[in-house]
Amino acid sequence: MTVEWTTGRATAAPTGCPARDRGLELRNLCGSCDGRPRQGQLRLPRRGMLHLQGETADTVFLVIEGTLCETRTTEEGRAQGMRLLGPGDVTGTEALVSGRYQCSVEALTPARVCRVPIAEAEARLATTSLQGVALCRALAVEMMGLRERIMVLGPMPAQERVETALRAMAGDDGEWVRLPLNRRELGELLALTQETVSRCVQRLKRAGTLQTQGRRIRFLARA
Amino acid sequence: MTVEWTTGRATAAPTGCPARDRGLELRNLCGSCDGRPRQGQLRLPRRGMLHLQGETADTVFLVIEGTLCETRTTEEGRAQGMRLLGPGDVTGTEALVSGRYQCSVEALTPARVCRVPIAEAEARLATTSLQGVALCRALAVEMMGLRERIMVLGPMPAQERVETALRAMAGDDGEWVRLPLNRRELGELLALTQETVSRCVQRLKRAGTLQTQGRRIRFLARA
DNA sequence: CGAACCCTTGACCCTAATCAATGCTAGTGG
DNA sequence: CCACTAGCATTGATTAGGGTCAAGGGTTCG
Repeated sequence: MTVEWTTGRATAAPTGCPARDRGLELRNLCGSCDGRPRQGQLRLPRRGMLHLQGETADTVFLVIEGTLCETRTTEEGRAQGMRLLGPGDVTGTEALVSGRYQCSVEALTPARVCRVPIAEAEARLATTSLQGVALCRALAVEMMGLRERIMVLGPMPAQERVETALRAMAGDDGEWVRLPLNRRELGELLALTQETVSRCVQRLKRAGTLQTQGRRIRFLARA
Repeated sequence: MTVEWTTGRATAAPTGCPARDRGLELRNLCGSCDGRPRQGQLRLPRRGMLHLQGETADTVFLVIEGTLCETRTTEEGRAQGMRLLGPGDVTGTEALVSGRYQCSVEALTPARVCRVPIAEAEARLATTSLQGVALCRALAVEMMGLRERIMVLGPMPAQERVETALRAMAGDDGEWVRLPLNRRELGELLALTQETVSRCVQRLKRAGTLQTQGRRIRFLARA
């Protein structure tokens, strides 16, 4: 039952912009945008907030560069990570249907994001039917990602959650990669405490599947 | 932090078709469809499967009537419910980006569903830009629903999960409603065992917030 | 009337949360 | 350069929430 899903990404000719590579050109400027920072693009430092849960939702965002995390906080103040966002991902689509953002989005690494005011996006969708198709595709991909998260949070035990998450963030076997989040944040994403995350990581190390070096990790090819 | 989200539903003039009420007319026939069963519509009996996880994804579905459940099964055979579908909901959107369905969809009550072959949907999206906007809106709503599910599966303890789920399915306080699923299925949706679900329900009864009568339940207005 | 189911309840166990202490870096200012 | 601090990671002891296993009681339907 192991099935490879296609992601719908990188179907068009490469343009240097990961959103355009997915066919998304939600702004009139897109056609002439060469990927360098310019009007409408936003640079976020590490820890910078793209938007906050509950704020007026008037902008859709396209991630150009960096890693961000969608999180949502319960009334009791407990944070739950929704998913990680990377180049080409879309967020803030609540703006299409709701007046408020449902989650907060924080940059885990320095990031570059394209801001698309909702009015501009809707105008473009209304005139350029291909953009509608492209955005639907992108949203369908995001939904698949959310379903994956549900499969992690529902039936998966802690050890497996941690291994899955680390593998998703790591590079090829043997390659060192710096994690963009600490144990607590990893815990928020996986609905575990930082202590449990730490213990699971140690267990992977002891089992010889993983090496760590501060926030850098690498998986070892199984012998 | 209690915020009311609008659902994006029922924005257009009522037509008798919940999908069209959301602005979705993905087939050429839609304009003349009066909601009665006809070409393209599918009737499912209780327990009927709309599609299976892993099958070739070539159709998008619009729920017209009834309640269905998206579920996904792990390699070890454990089922995890994704979400409940009701009139106006869209499912099978993996067809837009992937060759295979990511989940199975089962009818919990007798249901009526509109089948939209992906080729037809794409042709329509490509020619009718307003349909792109409508489908994007619908997908954004579905994403919000999935995020809600993550908030249930992540930080919420069993008791609260069960109460939340039951309240979502129940009618107004004092009104009897027949649940479309049994304890085991409720457990699959909430990532709990049927025993735990049962215990939580009993606890609600003992607390006086709920009455049950076979599969019928009602919440009592708090005094 | 019997046979599937479904639901409930109890006893026990195990995973992960909680509470608490200790080390480890990395940055800051003297 | 060296304390000093603050955040982060690890580890241990204990607890509790929910899973598992098992039995019994209710419905519903042929």
